[in-house]
Amino acid sequence: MTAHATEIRHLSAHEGETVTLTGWVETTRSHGKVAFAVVRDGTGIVQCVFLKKELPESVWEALGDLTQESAVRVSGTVKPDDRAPGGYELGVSRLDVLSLAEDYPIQPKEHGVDFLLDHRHLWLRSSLQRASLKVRHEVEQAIHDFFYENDFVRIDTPILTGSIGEHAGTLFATDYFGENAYMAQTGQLYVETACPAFRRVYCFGPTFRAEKSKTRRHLTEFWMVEPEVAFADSDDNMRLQEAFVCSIVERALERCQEELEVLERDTSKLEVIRAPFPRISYTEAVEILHGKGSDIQWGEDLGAPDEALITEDHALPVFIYNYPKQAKAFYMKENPQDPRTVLCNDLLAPEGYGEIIGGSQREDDLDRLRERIREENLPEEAYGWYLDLRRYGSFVHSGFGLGVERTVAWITGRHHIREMIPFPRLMNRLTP
RNA sequence: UCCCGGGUAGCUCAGCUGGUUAGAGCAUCUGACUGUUAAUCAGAGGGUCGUCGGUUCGAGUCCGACCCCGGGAGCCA
Repeated sequence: MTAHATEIRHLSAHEGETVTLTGWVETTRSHGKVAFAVVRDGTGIVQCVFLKKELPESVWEALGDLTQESAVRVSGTVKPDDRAPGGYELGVSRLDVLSLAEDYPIQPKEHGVDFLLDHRHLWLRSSLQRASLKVRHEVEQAIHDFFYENDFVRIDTPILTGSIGEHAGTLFATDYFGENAYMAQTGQLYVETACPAFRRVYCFGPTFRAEKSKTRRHLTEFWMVEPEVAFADSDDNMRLQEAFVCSIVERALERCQEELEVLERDTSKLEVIRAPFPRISYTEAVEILHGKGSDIQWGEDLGAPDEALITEDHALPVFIYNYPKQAKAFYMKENPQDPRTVLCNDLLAPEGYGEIIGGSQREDDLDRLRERIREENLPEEAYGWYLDLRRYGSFVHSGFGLGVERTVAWITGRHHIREMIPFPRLMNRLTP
């Protein structure tokens, strides 16, 4: 019988046939005359069964020398077996060792985070990491599909910038032919300018924050998706956020059942995510917090413990809207009903995952915006092109930014966002 | 930057009020075993106890400084 080359995910179509697989050895267990090897090929894992009496001596010896993560080609008969993870196993008739691996540092047991991050390039192969990154991939695809289906045009914004985003203190600077360049903190200012060209636009890319944060919610390099919509006010903005977040969660539930199971995610917590989400004004939130014993003063931004107190009462993500002006960025539109506040919102994920979205209606009045830039002591000359947007046909517009890693952490139920990106950049980690 | 916790074998950790030669499990190597799921059993090798200094007859253990890591705060997505 000719061995047919295939992949593990397709094994069910080859029951009883002899097939050839290529992949990496996860574990081996030998019992003298029968031995097992679990092989991963990137599409799944399968247990391979080796019987000494049915194999040439050379194959049996090669098996004995097999090390964890060696690359192999195996041929054998596909048979269903309830004892095997995946439901199928391979009765091996042939084994080619393509590359014998050296002693593999990561064992199938507990390791410390620091050790694992030092070996991130190898850790990616582990099952929980594969599952998380697969969910990330699906979330990213869901993001693109949502905007594509809703007639948004993707605008790729620059990573190297001359002017600045929000706060100069948290920008990474680099040399640009003798001039200072900064790594983008946000694509928002650029994406706003594309609104008059395409009406609905978004950018999606890495952003950089030189914040000395050491928490499970922070990375110095993270991915953010930032839509911007012309003639949309703050309420329209929140409705868009709801629909967007729901579509992402729905997609993960639809396409990542297997991964969420590996991650032991309680998917009932995700199945209830439906619009509309609760909307609580900042002022209401402060009152609620006072009722819960917090001593927050009106005007202060909500801290992480405050956010946790608010979200503990809700199974859905919660909007907190219209924060005090002094707690928010210069480009947010003043609230005509209450000029102490601006038209903006955060979206807090349930189960303690915290802020996954920050959004606002943008200040479209040239003089007001100029005034705010001065109040914040920002260099007005750097914002010339941004101010032009208010000179040539200014318009009501709104947008938001969603943090991909935080969103994936929530969906997967994992506790640290450093595992939600293939190669996390942290305050003290630049390699691998 | 601030507040906690930690640094002992390749990995994960134990090591009491300071006391003889530094402990375990896993991994590695040798051997046994025909159904294992982190297989099991027997044996072997493997240590700059984060670094420097101090106290002491004697320091992994006590003191000081520094380095590194983790958790949290602030800031934010």
